[in-house]
Amino acid sequence: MKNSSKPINFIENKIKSDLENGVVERVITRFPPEPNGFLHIGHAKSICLNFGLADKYGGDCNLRFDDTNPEAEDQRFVDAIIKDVEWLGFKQNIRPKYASDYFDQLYEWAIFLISEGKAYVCELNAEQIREYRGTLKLPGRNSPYRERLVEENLSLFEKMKNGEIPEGAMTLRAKIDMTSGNINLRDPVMYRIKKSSHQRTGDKWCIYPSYDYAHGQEDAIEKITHSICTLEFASNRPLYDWFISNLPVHAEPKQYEFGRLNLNYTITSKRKLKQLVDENYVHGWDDPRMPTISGMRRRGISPAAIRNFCNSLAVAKTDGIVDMAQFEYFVRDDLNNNSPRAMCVFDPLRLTVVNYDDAKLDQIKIQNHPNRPDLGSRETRFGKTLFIEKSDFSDDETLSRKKFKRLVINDYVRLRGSFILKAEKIIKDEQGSITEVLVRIIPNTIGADAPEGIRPRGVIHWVDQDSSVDCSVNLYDRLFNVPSPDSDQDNFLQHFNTESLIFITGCKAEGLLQKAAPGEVFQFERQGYFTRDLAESDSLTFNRSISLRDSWESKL
RNA sequence: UGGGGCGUCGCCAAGUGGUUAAGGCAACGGGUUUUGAUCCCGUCAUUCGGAGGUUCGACUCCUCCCGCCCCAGCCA
Repeated sequence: MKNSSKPINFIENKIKSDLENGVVERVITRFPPEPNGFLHIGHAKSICLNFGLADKYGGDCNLRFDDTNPEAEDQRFVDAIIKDVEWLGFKQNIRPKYASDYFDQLYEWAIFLISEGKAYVCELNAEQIREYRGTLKLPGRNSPYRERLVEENLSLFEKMKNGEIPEGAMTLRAKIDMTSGNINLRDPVMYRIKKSSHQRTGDKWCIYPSYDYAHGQEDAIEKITHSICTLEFASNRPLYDWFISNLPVHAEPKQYEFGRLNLNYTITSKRKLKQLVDENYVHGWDDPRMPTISGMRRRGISPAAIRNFCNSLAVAKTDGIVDMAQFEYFVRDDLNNNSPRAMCVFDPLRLTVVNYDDAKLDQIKIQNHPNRPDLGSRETRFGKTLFIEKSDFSDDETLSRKKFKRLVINDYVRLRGSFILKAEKIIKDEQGSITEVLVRIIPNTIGADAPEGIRPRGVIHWVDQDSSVDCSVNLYDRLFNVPSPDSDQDNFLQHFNTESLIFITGCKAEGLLQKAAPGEVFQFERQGYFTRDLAESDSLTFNRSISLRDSWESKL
C-alpha cells in the first residue's frame, strides 16, 4: 500500500476502544508457538500482527513457547524460533517465556478445580472417551467416573502426578457439559499422563496440561490483554473463557481469532512441512524452497520484505488463499531497491573482439544501481575474450527487432555498461553448433548514445573471460505444481514440483562476486536476484531469490 | 446438518442506511529506460452468493435459500 493508509482491522479497533474506554491500560499480546517445528510465513503474519500491535500502542508482546507436549518438542526448535523472531526484527536478545514455567501454578489450579467439584479423574481410556463424547449430532454421555468424590479425585490426581498410574489409564477432565453443542465443552481433558522427559523440566512431571487447560491460564499469568489466534480456535473460546471464569486468576484475557495466511503453490501446515523434511523432499527446514522463515533467509529474502508483505495482508475472519504473486511483489520491491547489480552468464558463448585494440582501455566503470548513485560503481575488466548468454545470440537474421532484442549476426547490440558491438562471424564445431562469435566493437560508445545509423537491438549482459570466476547457481521454483496442494488432503506430495530446484554449473560471473559475503544479494542483470548461500563452502554458489518480473515471454 | 465462522472484481480486501462500491496484487494498453527490470500514466465490479421483504433510498436492516471453512486428539 503506497499512498493509501491501510484500513484498521477489527482486532486493532477493539484494542483502540479498549484503551480509550479504560478496559485495559496497556495492551499486552503474545506469540505462542509450540516448539515442534520451524516458523513459516504464516507465523510471520502472526508475529507482525502481535508485535506490531504492541509496538504501535506502546504495549508489549511476549514470545512464549507453548511447550506442553514433550513428545513432539525439541530444544532445537526453540533455538530456531528465537533466531527467526529476532531476525524478523521485532526484539533484540529476546527473553522468551515458557508454558513450562507455569506448570506448578497450573497444577495448583487443577487442584482448585477438583476441590470445587469442577474437575475429576476419569479412568476411561482414549477410545472410551471418544465413544462417550458423542458425535457432531449426538450428545455425549457422562463418564461413570464423573461423580467421584473430591477426596478421591484429589488422591488419584496426586497419584497421576507421582507417576503411580500408567500412561493412558487416567486423565483429569473438566466437568462441564457432555450434552453441549460445542464438543469442546464435553468434559475436555485437562491433564494426561506422559512419562517422557521434557526439554526444560526434565523428569519433574509425568502429567502435562492440555492446550485448552494451559493456554488461557498462561495468558492470565502474563496478563495478556488480547490473545490473538487463528480461526480454528474459535470453538475453543468458550472453553478458554470457562477456565478463566472458574479459576482464581488475576487477569481476564480475551481471545480473538483471525484468518490464517494461506499462499498458493505452497503449504503452511507445520505437519506437512515436517513431512517434506522427514521424507527428504527438501534438504531440511531451512531449504530455500520452504516457506519457512529460515528458508526465506537462505534465499536472500530480507526481513523487511517479509514484514511489508505481512503488513499488506488483511486481518479478517475470512479464510482465503493469497496469490504467491503478492508475496513475490514485496520480495522484488525490496530487492530491486536495495541490491547492487552484477553480471553472471549461466550458459556461456564465447565472443572474440576482433578489433580489441580500438577499445583503448581494459577497465570499465559500471554503476551498481541504475537509480541509486549512493550504491556506487565498480571497475570491471574488458578483455578481448568475453562471454554472453548462448540464448542471447541468434544466427537468424530474419528475427524481428521487436521479438529478439539481443545479438543477431550482422547486427548490433549493447553490452551492458560497455560498448555497442556488431556480430560479424560465426564459428561452429564439427557438429555444426555455434562455439564462438567474432564481434567488432564500435569505439567510443561507452556511456554514449549510438552513432548515427547504428541501432543496437537491445542490451545484454556479459562477462570478461580472464577476470571471470566460475560459479554455480541454484534456481528455485514453486514447491508444488498446483495452486492448492493442501486441499487434496492426503496426496499433497503427489503435487511436489520435482523441478523446484535446478542446479546449474559452469556459469561465469564477474570477478567481484568471488568476494560476495554469504547472504549478500545481487541482481544479476536480466536474470534475477541471487544470494550467496549461507552454508560454509569453498565453491561459489548462488541461490536465486527470485527471478526478475518478465512481461515478455507471456506475450510471445 | 449439533455448535461456531465466512461469502464484495482473477487473488487479497475496504465499506456498519444516502460514496461515482476504496486500495494492493494480477492482467491489459501507453510513455520513459544502456536490465524485455524499475519507474510513470491509463483501463479493469451499473454491482456486492441467490431470492424475496422493509425503506424515499440497502453491500449495509429482516426472512428464506445456496455455498465454503472449523470442532467428535489423552495435538496445538
